[in-house]
Amino acid sequence: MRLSRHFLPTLRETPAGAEIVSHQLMLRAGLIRQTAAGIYAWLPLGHRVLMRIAAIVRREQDRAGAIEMLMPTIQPADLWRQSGRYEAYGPEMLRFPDRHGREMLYGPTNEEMLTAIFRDCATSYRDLPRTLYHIQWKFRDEVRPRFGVMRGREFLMKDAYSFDLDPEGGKASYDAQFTAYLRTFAALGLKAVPVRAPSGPIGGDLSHEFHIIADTGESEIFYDAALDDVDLADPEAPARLRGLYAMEAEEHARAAECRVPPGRLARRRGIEVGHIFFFGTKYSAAMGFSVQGRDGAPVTPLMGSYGIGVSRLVGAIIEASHDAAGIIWPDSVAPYDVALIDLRPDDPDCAGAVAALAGQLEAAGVAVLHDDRDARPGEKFATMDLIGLPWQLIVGPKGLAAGTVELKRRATGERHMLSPESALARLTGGS
RNA sequence: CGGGGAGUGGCGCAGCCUGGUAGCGCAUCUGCUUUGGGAGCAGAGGGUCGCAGGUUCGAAUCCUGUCUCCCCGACCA
Repeated sequence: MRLSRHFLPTLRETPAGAEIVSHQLMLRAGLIRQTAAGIYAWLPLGHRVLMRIAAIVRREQDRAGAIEMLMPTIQPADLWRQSGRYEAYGPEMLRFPDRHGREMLYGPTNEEMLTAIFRDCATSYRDLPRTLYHIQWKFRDEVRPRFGVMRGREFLMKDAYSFDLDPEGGKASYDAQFTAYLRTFAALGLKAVPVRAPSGPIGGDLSHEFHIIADTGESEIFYDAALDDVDLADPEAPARLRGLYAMEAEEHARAAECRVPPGRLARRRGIEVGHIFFFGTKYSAAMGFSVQGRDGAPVTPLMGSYGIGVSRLVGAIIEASHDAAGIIWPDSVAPYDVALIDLRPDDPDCAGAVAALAGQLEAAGVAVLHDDRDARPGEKFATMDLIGLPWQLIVGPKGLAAGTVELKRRATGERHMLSPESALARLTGGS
């Protein structure tokens, strides 16, 4: 993609009103544009990141056996009357009538809708267990939206719902999501700490929040510092993590005993990027959902729900990965893999060499953002550092005369002068 | 929802107190020079000063109302 034909409105100055670094950088790097309090348009670069994150979330959900679907954003109020939440939910729910005067709402979550859909289709124990999910926009009319996409009113969320016949099955579904979450956040280049959260009437070890450690996080968490040493890639990680003390602040205050050895209790700020819980028959019972069991008797399915804040993750990743010059995208979510910087597009030799490199990279499946603008080198470097693509491939007349191009790693600043062939080989995974 | 702040070219701001027909930096356009870390010179375009009333010969400026946005707190996947 040529930058001269792209839509990438970057800002040199920090916009007024953006307080935290992720919000500032998202605006400056041309990822988002605000349209109302807590509501954002995703510009091309931001949209690419959002879609890559969603793809990783989807991959791990599929791997965990969850089945993707897509439910609407708009729901009828009657659905929520069945569970009793229409009155209980409060002003966070955006309600409005349609032209016929029917009461509608913009969904803040989908327990009711999916329970109703699944209830009307599942009739036998053979239809269970199932975990279904979708990735869809939600709306919660927050009293005070802030921090850009970190606490927006409209946000993209992956929400999964499990249906099981018995507590053991429910626990297994919960554990599958727990593991999927660890894999998801690791694939995103993040260290996410699972902490026990208030789990409501069911109690037990059945609600966890997943937090990215960051000083700007809105939550406070307490955990055994030994947790920092757990290798998330280890298959044993879920079991190890759940054996260690880790609590969301409210739960920590309530804990009867804190069995963390002295000096090992870490107290940190966290950004909540995921929340899972098991709530048994809360919705299935309220909404009259049962299936026929093996013995012919009705069984009320046990449910859990599992959320990941996809749009919030964009901000969380930036909070966790940036420097003074701008964003540093993890390879897995970067909007493009390589910034191809043509220092002298007006020089035919230079432009020719760059066009050839762009073609070869794209042919190899590498996403390239080719800066062919008629601008000075300093501006190009600054732009690319700001938007944070993992690699910068810098081509200028001086290097070309010596048969070299420069390859720079954004995260470390490490630079190598290479022949174009070896630069290509590095970027396309060759030797 | 309590408390505070702000709406003036695309962005960041000044002007308001003490009314007199709108300015600065960046960005944009044209030309020339420049070209490995956000260039220089010369010229140019772009704003019903959030909106609605009012006071006045005259309102960005004073008064009233209203809308929106931001910050702190409470609340919250």
